[in-house]
Amino acid sequence: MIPAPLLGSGESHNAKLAAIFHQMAACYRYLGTEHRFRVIAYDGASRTIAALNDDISVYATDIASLDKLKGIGESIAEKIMEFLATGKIKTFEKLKQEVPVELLELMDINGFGPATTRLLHEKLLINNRDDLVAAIESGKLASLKGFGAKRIENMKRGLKLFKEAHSRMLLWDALKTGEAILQQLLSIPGIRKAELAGSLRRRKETIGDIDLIAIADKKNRKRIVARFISLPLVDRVLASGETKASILLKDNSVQVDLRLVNDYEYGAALLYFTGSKEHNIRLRTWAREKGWKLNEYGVFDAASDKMLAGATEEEIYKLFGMSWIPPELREERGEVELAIKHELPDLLTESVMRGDMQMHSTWSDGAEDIETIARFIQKDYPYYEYIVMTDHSPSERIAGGLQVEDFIKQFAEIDRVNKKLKLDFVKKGAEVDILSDGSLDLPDDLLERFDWVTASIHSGFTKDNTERLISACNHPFVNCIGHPCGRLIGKREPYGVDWDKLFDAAVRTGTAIEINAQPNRLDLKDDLVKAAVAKGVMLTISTDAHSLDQYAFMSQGVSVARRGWCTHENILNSYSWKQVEKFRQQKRKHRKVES
DNA sequence: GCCGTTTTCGGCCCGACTGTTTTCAGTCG
Repeated sequence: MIPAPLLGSGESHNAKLAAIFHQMAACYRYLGTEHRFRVIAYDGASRTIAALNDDISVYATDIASLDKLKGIGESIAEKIMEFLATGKIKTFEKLKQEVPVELLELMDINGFGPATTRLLHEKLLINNRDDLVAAIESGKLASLKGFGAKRIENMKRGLKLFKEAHSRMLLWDALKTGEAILQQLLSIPGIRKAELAGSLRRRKETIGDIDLIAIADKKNRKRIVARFISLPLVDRVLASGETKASILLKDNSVQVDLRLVNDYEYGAALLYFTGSKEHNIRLRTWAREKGWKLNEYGVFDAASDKMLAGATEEEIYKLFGMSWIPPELREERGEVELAIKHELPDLLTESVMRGDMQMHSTWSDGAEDIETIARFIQKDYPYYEYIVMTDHSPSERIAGGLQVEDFIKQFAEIDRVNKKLKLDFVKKGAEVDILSDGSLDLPDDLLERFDWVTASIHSGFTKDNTERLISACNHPFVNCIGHPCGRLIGKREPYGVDWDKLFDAAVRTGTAIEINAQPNRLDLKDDLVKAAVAKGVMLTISTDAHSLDQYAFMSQGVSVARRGWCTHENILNSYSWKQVEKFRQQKRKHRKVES
């Protein structure tokens, strides 16, 4: 389970405020359908604030500037100002009097909506999860109208699964699971085509459930669904109909949704189930304005119900006068506007990558020696022209950090391997620690000799580390900032960083910023990548591999870059080493002129 | 409560499945 954001020093009000608005939406959801548009509004405001990179107080100079933010109007702007001034929102305090707040979490349990939750409260005086469990145990629930045996059984299961239902998988794990299920689905006779949809197709950093879309003739569907829900990996069947089935997996209680469609509606279904929800709503609204209707079966003329498109996503976007939008961009972050103008970025692809900028060998905490790594990569990644060996510096004692003399020895080993390979393939690098005062833990005369120096923070995770990172940027021999936000997804929140300041410093000093592709890091994260690209920051993608199987992480590093709107031009290691060298020399020259 | 290249008022995405009903409300994605 991924914990709620911790508010460390130097961290923003955003997380707190987003949580409050999310709770307010839940309150209004509980209070009844007459508030349904308020629910949408507060949920929207919550999402907007959670996605901001800067603290909300930056925007909160006055109501009018807050009003410019998407989904924030006069009323919510006032509440933001009130929160910043007093630490409270009166309307929320009042709502908490009206709504049994402990009950709100019940609505997060599968099968519990507002109506059920409210009924339980009013008829059985249930105030929290414990009360509900007691009511079920004592048989009180069965006395209520509308609560049959099946429904109560489902409620019990939902309660049991509550914790797991809240967990999200890392993208890497979800991709593996998803591809395995996809293969099993494709082996069922009658499936003519199938692919993964949902947030997995959009390559979000964490995945809640797995969506599959498949083409199958109507006459085969009953049999296919029956086969699908009885696959060995199925723990429980949540739903199964003519066109749709939902299962829970044995291994990890992950939900998998399958949708069977006709070939002429495949594109519409894929579009719909790929999402995001916000992107879909945007497209549907667009269709509506044109007098059309978009659903998972196609685009239809609203008046005549005549089908206008649906077989492929391409024809639907084309009908809308838009370029086809890559799934990674479908987050309603301006992609629709650019698609209308046919100005979408030409996104980076893995095949243009020319090297990997961070990895570890047996010299520090990696599993293989340098020659083994080099030969493996030349075989499995033939399009790479270089790799940068970046073992740890002395401060990382646990990770077997190298002393100065060790690095000198390693230089000789790299020379030996390159000579054997008859190619200057392995570059001499290091992952240097940024100490708490912003200095580095290796001397300048050694740093100067590396081909590439990545500087990272490995301590002091609760502080604001902006100044520390900027002083690393200011160092003439630092080429890159490694895993810049320092988070471990689901385990450790990012430390505080003023991203505007850091990105400015990176551009000013000619320092690159890393996208670390380790599955639980994905750091820099996608929305910050987008912000960095907008500022003209040069980025790198690194696997930070510690064993041979981890070099494959590059693909999801590329996914993060794509979600951050990167083209080939934004990623330094999609260029030849000559260009990397040029980038590096520019910084040194620039520093010399300055000093 | 938000929003606007038809609108400052009157809209706000849309359909499948379940459980329990005898025609549908609730929930989900």
